[in-house]
Amino acid sequence: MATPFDQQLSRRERQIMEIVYTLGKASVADVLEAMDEPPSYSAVRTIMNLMVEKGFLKYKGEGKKYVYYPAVAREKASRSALNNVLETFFSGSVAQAVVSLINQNKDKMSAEDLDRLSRLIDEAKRKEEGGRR
Amino acid sequence: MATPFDQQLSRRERQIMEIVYTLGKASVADVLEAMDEPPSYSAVRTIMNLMVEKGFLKYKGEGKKYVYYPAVAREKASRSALNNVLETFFSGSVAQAVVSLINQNKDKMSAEDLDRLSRLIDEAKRKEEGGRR
DNA sequence: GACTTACTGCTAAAATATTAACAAATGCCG
DNA sequence: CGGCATTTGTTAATATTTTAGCAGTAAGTC
Repeated sequence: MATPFDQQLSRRERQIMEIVYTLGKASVADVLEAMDEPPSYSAVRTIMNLMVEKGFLKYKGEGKKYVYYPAVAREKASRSALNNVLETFFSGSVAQAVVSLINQNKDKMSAEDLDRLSRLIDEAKRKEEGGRR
Repeated sequence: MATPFDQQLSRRERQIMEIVYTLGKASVADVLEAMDEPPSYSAVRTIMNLMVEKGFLKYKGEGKKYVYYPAVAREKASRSALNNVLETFFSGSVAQAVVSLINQNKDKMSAEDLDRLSRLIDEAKRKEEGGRR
């Protein structure tokens, strides 16, 4: 992954963070269920509460249980995650990363997706040319 | 970040791993220098040696010192890192991630980059249509 | 209302990760 | 060669993370 927190989160914390982001919101039970090799309910709970204290999660009482949310919006976190991967592996070259992404996943992309990308790129090109002089 | 290891690496290990990937290869001193809030030389060394044992790094003697390399090729690691971000934040939607990347970084991309992407997309489109029947 | 279930709060132990320190070796420079 | 600077080998202490367990409470069910 790679959130702003990345360097601050422990292993389990990261794992849980990813789950919460993926699910959008999650109770302890949800997280537990989503885990591959889950520890006890207690263990998960402790960590999630710690993360609340540290400011990575928020929670809301909902009925008798707590539902946890990421404290930082998904979009913000995703940006920072992408940028981090970019810097680590692609020396900051967006184009290279995009190429890699597309190459790996050509088959998964729909016609609409591709059109959308085309438009986006055309747009960027126009701006580029405009900016030249 | 997000390598195949991601879930296995501790905080410092991750930090060091990123540095090694970014630099391509690195001595203990290099890593130490690249770190934000570095601990002692000893500390870094211990961790790096552990990572060798665990199979995340390799090293070669070079003069009197060791130079460390990632055990897994950058490209492979990058793929897995990207995919992980994808799954966590974009529900596996490549297109969405690509859009986000491009949007954020329009200005950083050169005309060549954009052309390269266009071609790639056109190619994907042809395949898509071809596959239809 | 008594019983069961699914929670929370809190505490404490166990496992891992992180750090530092000291001794020995290696290479370099005058 | 002799001394300096740098690096490794090894060991041990410290800090953090991760886990489990027990007691108490709210909600639902019969």
